[in-house]
Amino acid sequence: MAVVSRYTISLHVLALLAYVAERSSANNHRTSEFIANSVNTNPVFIRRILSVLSKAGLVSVRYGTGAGWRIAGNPEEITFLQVYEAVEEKPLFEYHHSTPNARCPIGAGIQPALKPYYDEAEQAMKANLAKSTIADLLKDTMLFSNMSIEEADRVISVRADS
Amino acid sequence: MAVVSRYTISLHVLALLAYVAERSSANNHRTSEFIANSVNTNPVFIRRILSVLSKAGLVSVRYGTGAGWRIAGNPEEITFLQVYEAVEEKPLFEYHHSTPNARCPIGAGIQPALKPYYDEAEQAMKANLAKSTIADLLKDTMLFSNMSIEEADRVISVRADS
DNA sequence: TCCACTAAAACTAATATAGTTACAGCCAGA
DNA sequence: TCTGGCTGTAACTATATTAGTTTTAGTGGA
Repeated sequence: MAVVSRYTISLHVLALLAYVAERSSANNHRTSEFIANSVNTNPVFIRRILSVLSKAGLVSVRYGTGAGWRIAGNPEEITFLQVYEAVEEKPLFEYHHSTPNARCPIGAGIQPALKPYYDEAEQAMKANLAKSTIADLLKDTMLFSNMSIEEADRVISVRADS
Repeated sequence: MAVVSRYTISLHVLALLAYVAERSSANNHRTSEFIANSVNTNPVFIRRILSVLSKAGLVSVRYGTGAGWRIAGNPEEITFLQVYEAVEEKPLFEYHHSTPNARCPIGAGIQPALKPYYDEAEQAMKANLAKSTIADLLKDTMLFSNMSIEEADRVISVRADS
């Protein structure tokens, strides 16, 4: 299959929080509900992702009045790879679900033989992910988004957007 | 998630059929049951994969007495990438399951902004897959498999192995 | 102390992968 | 031409994973 949508959502969340941090003058924190509204999903799913990103030091949380999340660190230094490694724990290529037949010459050697090929291909992908940052993504996103800065600022400054 | 085990199984099947073609003197064809026994799964699952590989021209089928499958073409010319493209139809990176909020500056532009990054990373992985062939895999597999050529030949020459 | 928010568990729903059963269809060879 | 061994495919089940929902407890700034 594919790298699951959780990774896309993570990049979305970080781009959003990067924009908020860049443009919002007062409180940079946004609630999981606000973020969920942009992503078009539910706040619990967003919190589950934020919790993982938080462990990787990519976002930080604040409690109490005006609580919520903000990006931790510089968007220009957060790479796609950091995000990938934060949310994807398993290797890219799956092996057999049930171990192959050890009495067959192929079954006996196929898994260790595959490993270097799989590792190298995954590494090639990751090396590419390391080349881009959240700041790059945010810049491109704003180019595609047909929205004036004024309108955009209005949207992201409303902490409990509808 | 990950690239699903179907891809691993496909490489396994092709390495096995390449070995059979290389070493078996008489009938090169092997049944889905024989292959399933090496992979340690069921023949129907194997036939489903073989059917896809067949459409890509990587294996061919024979009916009637002594029926079964064999590798089509030269193992030195079948790359990991050809196998990948035969069995994986969807792009590597998934987008949002439900379209993001178009009224948010990030939601409005994130998907087209992500596309070039995703395409490039997938391309980097595929370029790596194009570098190796079934013949390479077979060679490595035999190195890892602690089995004499005589014993291996004995196993792969039994068309309905237990 | 209040209250808006997070944390986490427990559940449901939807989807994808893989395993199983069953049966019709095909064809090389006798 | 008939037979037997195998493929092709559909229908069903089992299992796992992702995502959505509900609920309850916990946090800490003002």
